[in-house]
Amino acid sequence: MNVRSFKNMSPRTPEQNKVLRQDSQTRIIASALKLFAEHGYSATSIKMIAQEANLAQGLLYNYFSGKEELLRAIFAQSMTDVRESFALAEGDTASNSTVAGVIRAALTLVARKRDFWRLSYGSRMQPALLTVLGDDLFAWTQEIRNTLERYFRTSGAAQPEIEAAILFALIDGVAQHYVLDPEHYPLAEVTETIVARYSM
Amino acid sequence: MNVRSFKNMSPRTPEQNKVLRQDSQTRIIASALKLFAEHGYSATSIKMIAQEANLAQGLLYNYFSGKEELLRAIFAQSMTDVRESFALAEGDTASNSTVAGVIRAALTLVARKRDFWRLSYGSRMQPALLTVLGDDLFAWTQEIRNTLERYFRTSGAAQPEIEAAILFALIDGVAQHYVLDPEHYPLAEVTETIVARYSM
Amino acid sequence: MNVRSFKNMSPRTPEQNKVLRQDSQTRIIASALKLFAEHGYSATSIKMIAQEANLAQGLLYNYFSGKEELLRAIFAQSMTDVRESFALAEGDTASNSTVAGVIRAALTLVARKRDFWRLSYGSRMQPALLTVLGDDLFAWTQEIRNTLERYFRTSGAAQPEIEAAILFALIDGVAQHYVLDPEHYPLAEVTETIVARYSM
Amino acid sequence: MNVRSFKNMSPRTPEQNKVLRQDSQTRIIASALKLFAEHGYSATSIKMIAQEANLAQGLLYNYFSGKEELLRAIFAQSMTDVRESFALAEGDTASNSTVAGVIRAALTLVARKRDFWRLSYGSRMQPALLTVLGDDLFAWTQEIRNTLERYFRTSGAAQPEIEAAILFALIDGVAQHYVLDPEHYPLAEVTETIVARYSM
DNA sequence: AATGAATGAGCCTTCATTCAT
DNA sequence: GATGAATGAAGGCTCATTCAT
Repeated sequence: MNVRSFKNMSPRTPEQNKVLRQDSQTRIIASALKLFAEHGYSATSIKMIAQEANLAQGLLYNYFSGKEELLRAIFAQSMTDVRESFALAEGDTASNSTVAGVIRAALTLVARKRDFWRLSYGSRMQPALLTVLGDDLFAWTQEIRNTLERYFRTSGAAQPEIEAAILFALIDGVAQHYVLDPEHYPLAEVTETIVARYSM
Repeated sequence: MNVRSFKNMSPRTPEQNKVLRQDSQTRIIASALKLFAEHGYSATSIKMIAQEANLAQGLLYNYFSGKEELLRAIFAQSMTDVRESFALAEGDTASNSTVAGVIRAALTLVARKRDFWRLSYGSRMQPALLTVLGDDLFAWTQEIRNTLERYFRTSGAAQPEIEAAILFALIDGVAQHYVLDPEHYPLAEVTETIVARYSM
Repeated sequence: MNVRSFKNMSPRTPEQNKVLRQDSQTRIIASALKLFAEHGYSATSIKMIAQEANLAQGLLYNYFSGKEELLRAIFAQSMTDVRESFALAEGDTASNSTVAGVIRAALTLVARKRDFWRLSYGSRMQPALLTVLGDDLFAWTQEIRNTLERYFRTSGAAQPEIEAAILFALIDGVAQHYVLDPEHYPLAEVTETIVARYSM
Repeated sequence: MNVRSFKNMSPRTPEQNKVLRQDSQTRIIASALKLFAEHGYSATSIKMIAQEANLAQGLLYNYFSGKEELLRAIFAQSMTDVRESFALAEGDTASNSTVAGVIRAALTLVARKRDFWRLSYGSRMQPALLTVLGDDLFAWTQEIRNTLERYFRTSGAAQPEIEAAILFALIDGVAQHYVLDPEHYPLAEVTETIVARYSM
């Protein structure tokens, strides 16, 4: 018996309502992420999202104040997901807590969350969207850069800041190229070659 | 209207017209590029472009069949510019025809044509725009990749394809990070560090 | 918003929606037919139709994919109406199934659906509209011509095709002259005189 | 040596200027009539007319105050032509000054001036155009009706007004059907059959 | 919680007309 | 007399959002 079967049973208990809300909200976010990644934010209409999520257009506004907040919600959730996955990967083994580990973790994540990265890379150059997203995205980027810098600093690199910038650019570049054409990109080889180079 | 105007009521000469047309077209393209880069393609209205270019909305359609063709024109022109600049840079000195030369040329160009790169990077993940642009953008990317691969092949690298992918990703990543925040990005140091690494 | 509205916040029933839709669609078609007949298709703007129908411009597109489809819908509906009325008139009495009956039926119908005939006669010479309407209008005309021809053939006329062409032209001509100035045209006398002539 | 060869010889004599004007004006009217008939008045743009007439858009406004006056000019000229042709046909032989003669003359004229009749029939139901054309078209129609009525009155018909209405409708109907599909319409047979009927 | 009809601002585009030369 | 670049007012249409139920 799935969640939707509550639908026509009323009055509902508060718990059922909570489950319903949860379900609808999840479906909306998932549908929106998929369509945003597929067609781009501005080319995706609320109508399309509602259809994909199998609910009425108006209902969307019960959960999100508008299209923009929906975008924010997607980023908030996805960024949390990514952070968690990262933390997990880092904690995996002690040996992973190295530059090589970071590279592997990052590129593995990209492959696992293509849609989000597509959306993210597609939003990054659009001031209108950056405004909507506020400083979150920028702060996140900074956070990553800082983490990398710390790695290089502790490992005694000569120019930790520059090294961090370079590695960040490299990971970001690979991620984007992969996301642009996942079927043909030699992600594994590229990852291992980079890892090897940074393990010397 | 003064007396002289009765004297020569002949139509503008073809040269005069050409100048007028050239001027309008240039202003339109320049304004559009600026605004597309600043706000993104879809967030930029024809009205905004016309205002920025200081001419009537309708005039735009004397020069371009629509917003999409305007985008295509911008890409066509900018891509030509970039190719020319590249060729020039390569021909500069014999010693430049190396991987190091390519890196320097590419990153110098990015700094000189920020707006275009911003637009380009902003368009790359948007299927709607890719459709508009056709295969040009993809073909161009492929061309760059091939050039890099050739360099590595002639220099006897073990995995020329993978090496090319990595260097391309690195350049692309640096370019994007620079374009995202040109004021603060340490482009010179990053470029030189990369060049040094690839000159060994 | 009164207290009762809290009591039953369930969505409209499908029946309620159907009524709403029916009403809007009917109002749109009626308004469009009226204005198309009054000002012509191309001189009638969507805005005018929406105002006449007392609803928002955008709503029109919930029912018709555009102005052209609206025109098609009007023709489809009106042609169906006319066909039905004709069938009814023909079935009226056995004696009606004669040329005289057809003439009377046709001219009566014109008087009852002036607006549609005005629109129809106004569209007939406009290639742009003919394209929109497709072959429907042409097919319909042919159908009428054939019906008339059959009458003459069964009644043993010497040149059934020519006779049909003549009678068709006559009816069409009278219909148009009537529609052009309904207040002053002596439709009844003209009809009866024609009928008398064809009853000999 | 044709008219256009004056073009680059300046200064021009007043006579040459007059010829030039005449030529341009004629070309404009001819082109406009052709295009109006082919695509309809509103679907024909000034640009199209100028191109067809092989002159600059702006020049058109040296001859006609606008699109509407151009339409008026076409009607004025064509109506004059038709009236003259009619007068000529009537004067042809004494025996032609009968109902039969009128029928033949009218239908012959239609075949000779298809474009104009197409435009005329296409304008008749469009109030916007009728307004532009003023009362001319209506007056003309009335004139024809009166002429026919006079014929029937002098020939001692019982209901001259009704008879005139019927014959007018018939001619008009045939003319329209012919104009709608000139290639296939059996104009000759139809004309002769009608003439025969009215010669009894 | 849910529905979907309705709204209206804003977009891209067309085109009659004007204007400087 | 002639040119064609430039103008700007509409027009058709889309779509995020609201509202009654």
